[in-house]
Amino acid sequence: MDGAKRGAGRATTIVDIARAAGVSKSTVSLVLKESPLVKPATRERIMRAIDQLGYVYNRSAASLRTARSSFVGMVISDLMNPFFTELAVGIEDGLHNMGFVPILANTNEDVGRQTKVLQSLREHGVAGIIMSPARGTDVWSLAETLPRSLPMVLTMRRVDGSTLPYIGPDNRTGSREAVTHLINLGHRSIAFFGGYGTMTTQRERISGYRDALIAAGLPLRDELIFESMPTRAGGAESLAAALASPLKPTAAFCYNDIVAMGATRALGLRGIRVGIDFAVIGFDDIVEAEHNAPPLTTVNADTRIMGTRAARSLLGLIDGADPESMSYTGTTRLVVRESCGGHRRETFKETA
Amino acid sequence: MDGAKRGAGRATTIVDIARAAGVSKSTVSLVLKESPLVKPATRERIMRAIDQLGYVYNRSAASLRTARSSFVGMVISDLMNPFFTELAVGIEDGLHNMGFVPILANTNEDVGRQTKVLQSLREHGVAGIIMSPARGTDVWSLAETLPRSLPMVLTMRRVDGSTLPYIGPDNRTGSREAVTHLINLGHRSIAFFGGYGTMTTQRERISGYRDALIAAGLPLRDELIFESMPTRAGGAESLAAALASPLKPTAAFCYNDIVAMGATRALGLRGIRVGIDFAVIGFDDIVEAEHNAPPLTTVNADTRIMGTRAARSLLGLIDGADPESMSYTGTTRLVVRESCGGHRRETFKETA
DNA sequence: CTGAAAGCGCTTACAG
DNA sequence: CTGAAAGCGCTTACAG
Repeated sequence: MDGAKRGAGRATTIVDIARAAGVSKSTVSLVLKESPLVKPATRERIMRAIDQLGYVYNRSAASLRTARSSFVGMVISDLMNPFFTELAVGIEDGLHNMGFVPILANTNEDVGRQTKVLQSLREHGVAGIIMSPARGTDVWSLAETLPRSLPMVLTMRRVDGSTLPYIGPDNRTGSREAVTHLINLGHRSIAFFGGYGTMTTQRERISGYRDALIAAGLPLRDELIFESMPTRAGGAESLAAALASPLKPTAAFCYNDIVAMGATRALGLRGIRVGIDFAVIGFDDIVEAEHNAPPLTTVNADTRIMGTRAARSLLGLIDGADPESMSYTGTTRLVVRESCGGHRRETFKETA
Repeated sequence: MDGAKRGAGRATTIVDIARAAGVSKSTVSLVLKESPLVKPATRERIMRAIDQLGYVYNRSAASLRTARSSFVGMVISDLMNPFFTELAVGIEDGLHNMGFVPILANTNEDVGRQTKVLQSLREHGVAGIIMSPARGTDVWSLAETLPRSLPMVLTMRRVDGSTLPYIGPDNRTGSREAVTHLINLGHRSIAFFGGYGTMTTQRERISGYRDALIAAGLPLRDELIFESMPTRAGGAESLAAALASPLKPTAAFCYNDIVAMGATRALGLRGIRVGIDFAVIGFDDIVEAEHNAPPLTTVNADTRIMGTRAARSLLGLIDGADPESMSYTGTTRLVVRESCGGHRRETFKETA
């Protein structure tokens, strides 16, 4: 059902080249790992044989022997979401540079599939796993499918109660700054669009939203929070609900960019001018944000970099570093474009 | 530099569970592959031991022995492009369903990196490779890095002179239909935007463009072809050049959707109404196309399905099917939205 | 500086 | 129906 012969007829191995070079396979192995122990002359002879016979190193055999794997599982919750694509590109790049190769799994937000995938990854002997957990992942199921000994880091989404290292942006601060910007622009009734309270990320972003309101002495009203799927359709839905609301919000801070894009488009369809009649801000700064109509004001989270940071943390874990020290919270930056109305210069901030 | 111990202290193996169940490891191996040879009672005993000891199958060891791998290389030329993301999702899904796992490599259109990646994939013993070749890939470099015996299929982009199976959409027919639609709408000076003649895909799409013009008795003018990078920026650039052209095109058929989106936005920035003053059509029908402002008329190529077809073809190759029969040309469908002006019903077509 | 030997965790004939 | 033996392609002490 699965598989193919390595080469056509018997791939050439270390002993073939040993024979050709007139040495033992131990010596060949030594030159493969560039050991200084072997005399230059023999080294040359062996290298030549390798070229001539077209030898290709069998990393799996080596892994079996050393119990060291160069595979890393990269489990992405929704690869179709441009945000996660950017994350995946960052991870792939980081892993590649460190000599690891990623086995990709797209769980599509399905916890069942995630469980299967995690098991498969173990069977394939990955050295570790980087995962953006599917919605609904809980500590118990994680603990059940994974031994404590398998290095793993979580990205972009936390799992309540988990002590695994987490790599993600400073959601709370980023959100606070975005909402503060809206307040400074004169908005008093500001809605929050998208996501559900079951997502840790949404809760963090709402905390930031509240921080800003409180700091400005504005009331906190749960009726201004319009939950929906974190998609374009969700954004359109939240927008419709908000327009029907008695609180008459004049601006919305969105769970993420695609929600904001959905809202922005729904606004346009109703002839409401984005950035003039209604302000919207997103989160993530995916590449499309800048090409939205109108260009989206959003919180840049340096997603790609975050991906390579996640790769680095996993490597740290694999090398035995203390898990506590492998978490990383990325700095965030408000990128002001047109969807919020006020054309100000970018604001920078540093994280604690 | 790379790697970690499999488990913490000596992972449990087939012999551990053999000992626990009081049988030989051969018997354990038999139950693992669900052989009917072993008596239900012993089977039960063994299963229980597996559960209790928390045994996890070591697929790599099995691969070494059987010379059968469940890894497949998935080499993507530009994962940041939503089009290729959709393709990757389709491939991942197809592979997953067939019991294979994809090793992801994003070459970022870099032929040098592609060569390295291909070599690494060989060392990791993949059963085959699915690749969307980086721009500039030629048969020679391919032949040099890969033995004929390694199953491989090309997707979305051909490599001149290569006889490897190719899975992609019917570019020529899809393009012809799109341009015919423009002609039916009354356009007489129709430009082609984006891509370069060095890309086989662009050449195929231009052939379709020409087919339509010829069929309508319209002149073929090279000055109406505005090449540029296949990106949003490229689209904007082609648009600028077109507007400055003495041929005054009133419509453009674009190399792909992101080129069309770039053109569309550049048009908007100049106050030229898309779909009214100037018509544009894209190619691919990425998910964003429908959310563009205005929604993009484009050629749907069923990218995801194409990805799973590619997976299926590779599997065929691995199972020894005739390469000639493993190519697949996907059917194409014009999706009329607003960017082209004429709001007609969708047109369907079947491929030869 | 190089070789002989054992072993990583499986599978696969081959006996019984 | 089950066990003993050999072997997949490497690496790693251990001698010499």
